[in-house]
Amino acid sequence: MKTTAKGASALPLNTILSGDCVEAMNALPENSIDLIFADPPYNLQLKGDLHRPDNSRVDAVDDHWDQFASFEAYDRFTRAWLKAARRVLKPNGAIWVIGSYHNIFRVGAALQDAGYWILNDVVWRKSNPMPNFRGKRFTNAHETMIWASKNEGAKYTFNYEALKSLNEGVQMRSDWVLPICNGHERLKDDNGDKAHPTQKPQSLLHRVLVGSTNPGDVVLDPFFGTGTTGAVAKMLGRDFIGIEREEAYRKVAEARLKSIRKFDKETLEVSTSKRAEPRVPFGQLVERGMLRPGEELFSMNNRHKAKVRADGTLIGGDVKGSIHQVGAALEGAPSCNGWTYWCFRKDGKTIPIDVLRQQIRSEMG
Amino acid sequence: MKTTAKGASALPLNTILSGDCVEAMNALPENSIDLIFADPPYNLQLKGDLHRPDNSRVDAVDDHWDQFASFEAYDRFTRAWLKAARRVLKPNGAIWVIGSYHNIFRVGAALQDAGYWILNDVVWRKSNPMPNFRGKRFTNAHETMIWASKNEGAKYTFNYEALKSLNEGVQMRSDWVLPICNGHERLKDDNGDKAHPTQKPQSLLHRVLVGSTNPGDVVLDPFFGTGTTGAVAKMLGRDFIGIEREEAYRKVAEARLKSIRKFDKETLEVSTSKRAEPRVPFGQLVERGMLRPGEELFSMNNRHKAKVRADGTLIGGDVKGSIHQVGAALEGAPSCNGWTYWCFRKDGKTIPIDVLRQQIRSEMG
DNA sequence: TGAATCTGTGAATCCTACA
DNA sequence: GTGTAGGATTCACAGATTC
Repeated sequence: MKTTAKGASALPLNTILSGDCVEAMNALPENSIDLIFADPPYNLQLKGDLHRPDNSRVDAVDDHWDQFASFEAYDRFTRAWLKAARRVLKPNGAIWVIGSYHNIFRVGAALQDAGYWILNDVVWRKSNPMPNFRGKRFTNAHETMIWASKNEGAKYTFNYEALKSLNEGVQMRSDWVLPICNGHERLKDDNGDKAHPTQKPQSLLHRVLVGSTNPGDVVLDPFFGTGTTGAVAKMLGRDFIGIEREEAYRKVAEARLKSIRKFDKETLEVSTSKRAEPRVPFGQLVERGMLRPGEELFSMNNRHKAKVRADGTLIGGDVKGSIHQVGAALEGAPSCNGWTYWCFRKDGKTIPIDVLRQQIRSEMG
Repeated sequence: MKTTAKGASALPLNTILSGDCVEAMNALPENSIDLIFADPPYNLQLKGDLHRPDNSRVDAVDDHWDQFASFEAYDRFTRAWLKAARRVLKPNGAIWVIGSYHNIFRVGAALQDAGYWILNDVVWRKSNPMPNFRGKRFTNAHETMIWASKNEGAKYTFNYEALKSLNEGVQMRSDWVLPICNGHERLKDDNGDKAHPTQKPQSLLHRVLVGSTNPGDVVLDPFFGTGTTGAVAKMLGRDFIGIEREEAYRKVAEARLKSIRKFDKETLEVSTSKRAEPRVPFGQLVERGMLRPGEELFSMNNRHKAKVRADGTLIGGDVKGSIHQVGAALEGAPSCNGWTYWCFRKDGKTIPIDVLRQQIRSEMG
């Protein structure tokens, strides 16, 4: 075990501590940690089973460690670990906490109440989230991270240029598009099932650690799970301390960490991969007022016309549907690219709607 | 002024009320509003009408006195208006609140504490945010909205198909990419300066109102500002009630609303789901002679078959029951949509029975 | 061997009309 | 109110299988 040179208060670097995270943190020396990354239980309050349209059952997060009796109980838990975390943090240290709408508002308020100073909230936009199967809500396509310093005015670490390079030379924004953790990166248990229900992708931690720590910094994760924080910290030449109650997770994490080498090149590539050209739904032209509901569109060949509706569909004759569907129906064709088929009139001129799409794309950078 | 027909408790539809939003909401009848959209201030320097904290708090940590005082004052303000808002909301009504990391965590926790049930948090991802000039943090490129029903289990409005249409046929996600309000949409005062510091884009309200209200619904905005909510509500054929303290904003909003026209009815119709279509009992297909008793049906995957009985039930193997029950039993599935599961044969072709249901529905007009 | 197709799955507060 | 049963509902990938 590598430790610091402070004798009795030496840090148990690059190890996984067992037990309750509050007790474990209270056993660490104060003002000793550079960064905390915390992925606490979300307190999902799931009722019955959920099935996909193909009748397969969703493997939900129903683990005992995510069960709390009430919001009050969750708040007590949150305030306790945030207090212990703040004690061990160096004056210029910082914390990241990730959560969903079930818990993140309570966590954010508790952070502020405990004296932390929020620097940003950062949205992880999932490129491949699980859909909403029953069509009753929006696809839950993101999670929220809060980045906060120990105090207002603290000199926290922020590697602006490194993040800018990660983002192709443009300054990093508060919304990050990254895929969820699956494929070979997803750890499996002996039965071939997922080893942990909520394993985070390494790309997420890569960006967090590159952005808010320096090599040699000590990173603490009080909800270590299968050790993504430790794995990325090791790759990037940071020291880590993990705390995890469940022995099964600790064992998986230990094995994982043994196989990790510093500066794993593959991971760097994953975290910097580009995304494809953004899809622009026709509905955005309506929402943005570029086309008004009720406005008429004309086909390229000028043989057909259709009216725009408030939900971004068209109505032409007795056909309703997307710009593609209505175009295809009117032409009697199996398919139709509505973007190049339909035009609108402005100042006597006929302009393809694709021009508007280009405009939106250029704004999106 | 258009009002409802309830005499003394008539709603002041399509008007802007002046004064404090809590008092104004308390003067409205309870259970009368379909949707609330709120863009509360997140400036923590609240005015003198908010109480100072009790002395017992002050001795905690000197440096945090202001901070704690501000958060507490903001919480009192938030809980007061959320309570008044909840009283006027119909049992199946819903609320949207927008904010940034300065206030949204406190608002979210207060919503949950007040008994609202969070349905989604939605991220407005700004396509053209202001950059971070000092390079000390991430570009603050998003704001967060919380969508909540009045109670757990309430039957809130969600126009799933309309939103899906707006998004080019793919279900709408919890992250919305929309530009900030500028250009000619941005209202200016007499000096040519922006009339309101945080005017929201109409595109944002368009999506909110298309998604979570129906034509004729009453939308309340307790922090009306320059009236974006009212403007979009009017265009979309919804009624609105605005509340705004500042006379300058009210005047700008009044002028703005006068110039707005409602879209025509045809374009306000949105795509609806199958759930909204009339139910057709399978027995009708038998009664009408579209299927004969004794005729054989085949499962979609061609692995099972069943016989139609005179009472509109099926018998397949030793299983008797509805088209759904028999399908579920044969597949060993928890449930089955018999309409899309079973096919009949005609002239050598295999045709889903759902085609017959469509036929009946179209005859029903 | 490569292309096309099929199958599985991910932090989810996921139905509702009618008797 | 509660219980029963009809029947509506999915996107992006990765990996396996088939042609």
